[in-house]
Parts: sequence; C-alpha cells; structure tokens
Amino acid sequence: MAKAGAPSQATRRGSDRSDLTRQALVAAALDALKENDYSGASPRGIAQRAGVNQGLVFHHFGSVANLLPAALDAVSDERLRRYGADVTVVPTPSQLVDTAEGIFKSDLDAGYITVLVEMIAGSTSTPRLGPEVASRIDRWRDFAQSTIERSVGDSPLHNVLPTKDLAHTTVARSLGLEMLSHLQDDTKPALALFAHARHLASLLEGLTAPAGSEGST
Amino acid sequence: MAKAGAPSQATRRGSDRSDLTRQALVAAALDALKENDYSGASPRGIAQRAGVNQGLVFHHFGSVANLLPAALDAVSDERLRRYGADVTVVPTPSQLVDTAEGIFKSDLDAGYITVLVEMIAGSTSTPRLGPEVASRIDRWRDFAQSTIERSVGDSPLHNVLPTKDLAHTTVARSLGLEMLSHLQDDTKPALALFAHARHLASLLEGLTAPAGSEGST
DNA sequence: GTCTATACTTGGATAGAC
DNA sequence: GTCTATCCAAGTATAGAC
Repeated sequence: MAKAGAPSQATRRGSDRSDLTRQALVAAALDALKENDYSGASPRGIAQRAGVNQGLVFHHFGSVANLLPAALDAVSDERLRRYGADVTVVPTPSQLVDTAEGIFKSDLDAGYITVLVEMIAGSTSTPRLGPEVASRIDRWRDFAQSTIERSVGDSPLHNVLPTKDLAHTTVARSLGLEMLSHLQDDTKPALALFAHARHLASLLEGLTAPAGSEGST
Repeated sequence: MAKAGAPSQATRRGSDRSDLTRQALVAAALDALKENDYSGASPRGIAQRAGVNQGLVFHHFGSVANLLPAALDAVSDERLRRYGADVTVVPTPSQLVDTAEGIFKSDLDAGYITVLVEMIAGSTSTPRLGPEVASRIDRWRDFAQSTIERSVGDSPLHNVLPTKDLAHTTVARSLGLEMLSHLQDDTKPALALFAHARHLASLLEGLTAPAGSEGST
C-alpha cells in the first residue's frame, strides 16, 4: 500500500521524472516535519522544499495525509533494515544495550523522533494517520521482541519472560527518552541511563556465564 | 507568572468577568488541543469553545503561544497537587507501582497526554513553547524522584541508587506508554506491564522485609 | 508529468466602537 | 472588558495550459 490516487502505471520501470518527483516530495515532507511542525508540512511548504509545484502533491498522493505515511515508511524501512543487519547473531545483554543506545543516538541525530512526534500529534486531527503511524511503531516492537528472544535463546528464562511486554516497554521507554532529550535538548540523562543499563548487563553476564537475559529499568 | 500583556490589576480580588474569561479561555484551549491538534488550537477555535470573542485571546494573553503554557500549568498544578497528597507517607514498592498506574490511567482519561504531545509537537515551530513545556515535565521528574527517595528511605540502597536517573526514565517510560496507548487506543500492553511490575515489587518486599508487618500478593 | 492561475477557507492579529 | 469589522498571510484543492 502507500500509493494513493497515483498513476496506474507500473510500480517499477520506466518512471522517468515521476519517481524522482515522488521521492523528492517524500524527502521534502520529512524535512518539513523536522524543521516546522505538522501544520507546517503543507502542500506549499513541501513542494517548495522539493523544488516542484504544489499541485504535484495532490497529483501523486491525493493529499498530504497520504504522503505522510509514505514518508514515514521510507525512513522506517531504511532504519529497520540497517538495525536488522546489526543483530543477526545472538546478542548478549550488553549488546542489547548497545543496540538500544545506537538506535537512540541515530534516531535523534536523523530527526526521526521529531517526525514521529509530529505525526502522532497530527493524528489527533487526521484520523487516517493514527493507525498508519501505529503500524509503523508495531514493526519496531516486533523488532525489539525478536531481538530480546534471540538474546534469551534457550535459557530457562525464555518461558517466564514476557518478551512481548518487554518489547513494548522498550519501545515506549525509548520513545519517551528521545522525546525528552529532544525537548530539553539534552541527551545526558538518557546516556546516563544507558550507562547504568550497561553496568547491570555486565553484572548479569558475570552471574549467568554464557547465557543472558534482559535488564529492565 | 504567566500573565502576559494582561491587565495590571491585582492577580486576586475584584476581577469580575475578566478572570472568568481567562479561565474559560484556558479550559477551551485544553479542549481544543484534545479534540483537534496543535494547529486546531487557534484563536478562533479556542474563543468559540469558550463562548467569547476571538480578540480576547490577544487581549488577555497576547498570543496563542502565551495561552498554551498557562493552560498546561492549570492542568499540571491540579494533577501534581492531587498526587502529591496521595503519597505523603513512605511508599512501598507496590505502592510506587500503584501510584504510577493511577497517574497513567487518569492521564489518559483526562486527555492530559494528548495535550502534552500536541504541545511538544507544536514546540518545533513555536520556539518559546519548548522550554515552557520542558519545565512542566521537570516538575514531574522531581515528583518522581522525591517519591522514589522517600520509598528508599534509610535503607542501604539510598546511596547506590541513581534516583534522579530513575526518575527520568520513569517519566520517559510513562510518557511513551501513554503515547502508545493513546495512539493505538489500547491500554492492555501498558496495564500488563504494571501487573508485571507489581509482581516484581511484591517479590522485592518479600525479600527485604521478612520480619515486617504484612505481606501482600 | 508538470506548471500557472485561481477559488475558497482558515489562522493570526489589530483598530475601533460599545 | 468585550464585541464587530477588517487586514493580511497561508493552507487545501482544482482547472486548464504546456
């Protein structure tokens, strides 16, 4: 999904300027959300950044509300692909912390959290947007859950740990930490937490030898 | 504080309709944020809900950007006062969980989280708003910290626990959980987490207070 | 597919009458 | 202190020319 009132033409092949324009609009929408707010991501604002005409937003996506989820997809796909590759092996608790911290830092750096917050806020007034955003976040929860489960592996913990709930709180906590860091323009409190978590993880590893589990804060 | 280009008249006494109008505008601003989004909280929209004229927003607050922090104050004050009273005694871990869950539920119920998210999102485009919102959140972190410290009390833990960081993550996690619950219109994952936390808390109490008074499940 | 031009609506804000 | 009237800028969307 994601294509709206788009041309009935093939999804691949032969799109000369069309695809370029679409991509430019997607990128511009993300920029607009980062630098302005949800209401700043208007057809005019987006088109101007993309260097194209305002009417093309409607021609390609039908409306701004259709463009935004597509933009979120673009950035979410890229990031999941990247971090999915990072953790193909069985992660130790320390590595779980590393992964979480890595995602935290690059989320902030890339402005991804800003985009997400704007969309969440915007979904109050654009009903279609809410479920779209929620499904993108679900993918992160799934990613967190599978990573945790891979870490737990065959240890006796895997039967008692509520991995889905842990994944949920992991995503929620990260979201909150990033929002606060963004809002207060200060990453120190969050980084201090990662340090504490890393300390706990190493203690845990010392106790359980090779197998590992999860430390919750 | 909070009064902008407001009348130089006393903050108390003798304000016949003026204070009523201010209060009506504050309440209307909150309603507007809950039902629409940040951009929906316009002078026209707010004034209409308040049943007064649009120009009064500027007369009393100078701008919408001045009205919003005042609105956040109103709700934040009321809530902090309420929960501050709840925990004057030394809370057990279970009671900490109870408090957190209570705040979680009523935040969602009151639409407080919606208002907060809208303002955070809006602060991207309204620079003045960011620090204002941040300082309101700081008060919750302080509240969480003092509650945690009161709970730890004189136990040997109080020297090793990073209470400030714990408070920070508590607020962040709550914020994230509420955002997700709000977005997905589903409180079950969050409530499941509180259940897990309560279970852990009771285990903790069983360990640290074997000779104490009463143990609960 | 892309652009220009246009119509309509809404938001932010001010001046001045009551 | 409150209201009406008004100005300007911006958003949403469409029609039609290139």
